[in-house]
Amino acid sequence: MSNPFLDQAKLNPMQRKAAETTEGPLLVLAGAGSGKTRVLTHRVAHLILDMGVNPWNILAITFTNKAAAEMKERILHMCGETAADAWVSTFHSACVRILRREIEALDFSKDFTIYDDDDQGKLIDQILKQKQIDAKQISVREIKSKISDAKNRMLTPAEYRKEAGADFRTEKIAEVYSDYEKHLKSNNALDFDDLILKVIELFQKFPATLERYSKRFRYILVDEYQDTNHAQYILVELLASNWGNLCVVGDDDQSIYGWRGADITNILEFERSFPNAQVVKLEQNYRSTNNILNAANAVIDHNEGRKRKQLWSDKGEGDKLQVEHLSDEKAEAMFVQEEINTLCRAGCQYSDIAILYRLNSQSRLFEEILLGSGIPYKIYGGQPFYGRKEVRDAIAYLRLMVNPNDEIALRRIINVPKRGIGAATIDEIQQLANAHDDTLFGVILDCDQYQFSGRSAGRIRDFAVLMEDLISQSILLPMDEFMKFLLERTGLMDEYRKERTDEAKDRLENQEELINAVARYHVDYPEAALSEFLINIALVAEPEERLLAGGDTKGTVNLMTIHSAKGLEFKAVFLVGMEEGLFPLNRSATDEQQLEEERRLCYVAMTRAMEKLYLISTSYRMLYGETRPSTRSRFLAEVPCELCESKMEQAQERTFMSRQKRDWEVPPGGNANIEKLHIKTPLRTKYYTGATGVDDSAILQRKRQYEPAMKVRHKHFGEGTIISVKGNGDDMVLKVAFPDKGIKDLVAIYAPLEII
DNA sequence: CCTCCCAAGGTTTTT
DNA sequence: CCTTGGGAGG
Repeated sequence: MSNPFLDQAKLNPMQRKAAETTEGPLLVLAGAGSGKTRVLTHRVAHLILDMGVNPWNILAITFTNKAAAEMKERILHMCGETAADAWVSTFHSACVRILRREIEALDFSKDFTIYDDDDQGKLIDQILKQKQIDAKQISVREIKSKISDAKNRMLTPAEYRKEAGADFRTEKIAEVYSDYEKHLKSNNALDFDDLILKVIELFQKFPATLERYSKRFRYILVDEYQDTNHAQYILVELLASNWGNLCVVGDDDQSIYGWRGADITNILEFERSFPNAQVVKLEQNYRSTNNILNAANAVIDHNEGRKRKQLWSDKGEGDKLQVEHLSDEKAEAMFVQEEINTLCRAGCQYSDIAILYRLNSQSRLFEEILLGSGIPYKIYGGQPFYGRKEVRDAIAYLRLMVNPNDEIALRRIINVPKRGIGAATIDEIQQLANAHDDTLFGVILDCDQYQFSGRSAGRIRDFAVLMEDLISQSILLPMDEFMKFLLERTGLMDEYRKERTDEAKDRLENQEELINAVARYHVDYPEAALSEFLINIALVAEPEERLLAGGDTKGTVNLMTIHSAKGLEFKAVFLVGMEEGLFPLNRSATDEQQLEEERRLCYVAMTRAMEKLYLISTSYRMLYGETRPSTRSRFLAEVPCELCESKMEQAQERTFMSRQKRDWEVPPGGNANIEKLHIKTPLRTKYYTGATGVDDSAILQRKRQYEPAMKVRHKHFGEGTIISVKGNGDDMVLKVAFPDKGIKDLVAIYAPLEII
């Protein structure tokens, strides 16, 4: 048993104050790496062990499942099993927990479905078609974000419309919003925003319910408070309305989700919203050396609206930041690769290293180069497991079993796998449903009562039989067996079995993994119904096993966007693509607010580093398949020269370009902007030509080796034989024959080819 | 109804 | 560069 008093001795005075100020509103401004999680867990332990608070009266809210799981585990470890009664969960799962108990008061059924981003898009698409609005005029994407905006600001469709005034587009969006809400209701579905909103609505309409919950939660903690949106703020305010013991922890400088509705004013104006609030600043950083901290501080200092903090550390100055400027993104990747080798020769583990970038698309080249050099790596992000098509299709069937009103699920699978029920047939069903005031699913199940045109009658009938079969088995079988039965009976698996490509194999494996996930869930929660499994996966996006496997990064370099790096730390960080237009990103650099968010992003990235921080930019960058000259990021200019290594060094050395020909003209004497910057801050510019031999990437060597009759493997087309090689250098074009895909012309430098 | 081809467009993503 | 969606043709 660990002794909490001993543990508490390890807290610094400010941390201790944050942990022990239990009464009244408290704002803890926790700088990057200041031991925030320690404070949160010790605070809970202090409540339970020192003050004798019943864990049942404690609510701790985080944003991610991972954070919630970690906190829960630490609390259990410190306080023992009794602490299991405390609610430690994400905003969304706390709300679902409440809604599963209370939502019938709002006229939804308990078996409601949660619509994720994809479902929302499908629903909006459907509405646009019904309303004959051209999706080109107003994109689904835009509408989705506008609706979410409106919801976060707690505007009903009617209120949103009023706000729209005479603006035609906004008016249209308001109309779609209104329909969208109607559809959610009739589908018995809630989107993510609704999970929060419906709880607020419940509390506002039924004061007795609010009283039950607000009396229960005597002590409330909210983590990552800078990421809360307006609705979440209101929810917290309601929950804390009885006792007022609300502790929020966050860092306004790390607010990077504004574009998702996070409202930074929540944290900036906490003291105004909760007048007698106390404030504790945690400014001692336990992560980074002072050179890194001072550089990060200097950058973030350029932002206007913020709570001043000055992070410091007792780790000494440490190494200077390494600022590198290279010719292009390929040189950048190769530089990073070499530097990783150097670091590792000096005793660094691969897992101590991270490559951070602004856009996911930047990962591709690093992947290629690292693959060629044999450095193990892991790329974070990408499609989450439950977001994969083959998994979602299977889940849609499950959803339909639980909630027959889920029209999005029905439309998704009615013709998957292909069974000859196309748009025209669905229209016909829709007409009948409208005429008889029934749902689509209702009409299908009662298909014998209706007249269908031509061939569709038989097909609908077959589908109805399939559905009835599934429904009865869903009741009879345990859920894991049902999952297996479903995948077989529907033909979802056969679809991929008969297609013998690598991709189909992957998809089959994912379907098998889904069966495993259901089985594991069934073992863990033998009493749980299918509906609970569905809620669970809607809120987690990744099965537990996969989360763990993903979390085990021993021995791999970590590649991820800066956004996904928040909350993590690495001994060495490569912050790449430090160029205007990329970071800060073009579309974000337009207004001051967005620029400040980009700068916070830069701050987050820099403060991930413990010992070594590389800031890397290039002269030319290919983005979206187009190579363009680039200029160094303004953020680089905000880093004081004396903290950087290369800035102090000699003037640039001019070398030849790494590529001979391009589709744009280099102005005589080079790019004016680059020259200007070079004069201001002399830089060492490195060029990689691939001609220097052994150390260079295998990719470049391979490029030269293509010859006719050679066997190659293509990422998508599989194995093939080179028929001819034309041109050289960047212009080299290969004609390759693939046994089942035919003859392809491939540009050698781009094609994902491997010589075999 | 399905499949193939071409044009357009393309942040960041805890839930 | 890649993915995606809409339109034409089978």
